Amino acid sequence: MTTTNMRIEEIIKSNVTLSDSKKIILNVMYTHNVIGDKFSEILKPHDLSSEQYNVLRILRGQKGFPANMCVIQERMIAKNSNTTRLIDKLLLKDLVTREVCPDNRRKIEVQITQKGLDLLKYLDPMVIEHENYFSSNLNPDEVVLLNDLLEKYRQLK
Amino acid sequence: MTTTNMRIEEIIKSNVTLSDSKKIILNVMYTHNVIGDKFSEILKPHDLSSEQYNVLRILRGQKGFPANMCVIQERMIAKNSNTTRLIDKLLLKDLVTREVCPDNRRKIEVQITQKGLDLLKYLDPMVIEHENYFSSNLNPDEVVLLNDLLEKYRQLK
DNA sequence: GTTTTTTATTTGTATATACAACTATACTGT
DNA sequence: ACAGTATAGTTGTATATACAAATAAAAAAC
Repeated sequence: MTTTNMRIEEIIKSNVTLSDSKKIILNVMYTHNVIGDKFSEILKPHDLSSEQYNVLRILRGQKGFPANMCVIQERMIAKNSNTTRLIDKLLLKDLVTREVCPDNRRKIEVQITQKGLDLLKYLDPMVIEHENYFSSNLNPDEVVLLNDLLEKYRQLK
Repeated sequence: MTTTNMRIEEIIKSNVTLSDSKKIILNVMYTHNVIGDKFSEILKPHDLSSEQYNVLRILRGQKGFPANMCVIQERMIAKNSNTTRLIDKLLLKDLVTREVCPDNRRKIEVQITQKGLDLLKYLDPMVIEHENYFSSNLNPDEVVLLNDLLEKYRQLK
């Protein structure tokens, strides 16, 4: 389990002073882990990984229309994960269906099942609570500011 | 490859407006990926993963003293990774040594080799450049502010 | 001094990530 | 129509992550 309520130097038990630039990187990495750990606790009782959850949410967003592999991949946060094998796992749990697209036999149409929709609906309040859990440490202006700073920070040159 | 220079809604191609709380989570996740992708480019020519690099840096920080598995694990960002198998990979490349601690035969003493130190020294300038690459998008005050906001954000209650 | 508990690490299994190679289908140009 | 190329997805291999079980040594309890 990750530790919080500490500055990043304490967390990695660094005995030297870190540059602010290095601290941002460590803080982003560490915050990512803290968020992920807490989110996994919600999903764990349902044998869902956060990546599997993410795919289900993308499929629900399709509002009844199927999504092919390309569409799923481009909407995922971690673009390089292996969508085929993620869908395999969801299929085994009857949370999605997979069919060859009749118009283009290269494409695969993936759809969320009623069972998948029910699971997401059950999880919704817990997911929203999770989203607000950490951001309630900040006031509304700071929440907006943090988003802006992260977006400005990661611009490529 | 991850995409940048976009707001998080564009990146995940969301057709609905996201709450600012949800946006922070997505922004942290996504920024984590962008940083990691760029860092992997530096390490890739040397067949090092970022986790392997992290272990080497911890060992260099020991300044000649060996570190046992517990110490390494508690200083890593991702605490739950499997240290034994990470060290296995570093051993194969002669970047570390591993010996049973004479005082306590349960413990394992891991040390960085000269080859490991040389590799880190070679990588140092590129690593510093990487750290400054993104933070140069912000002014010095914003850099400090982003660190403060991330640390405040992730406090547990 | 032997049993019990704790500590330190390893091993096993499942999933995820990263990347390259491969297969199959569709499209393009001639 | 056919060759070449592009697109969509799958498979293979290596590494990493997550977690539980196993092993072994040290410390504590009695």
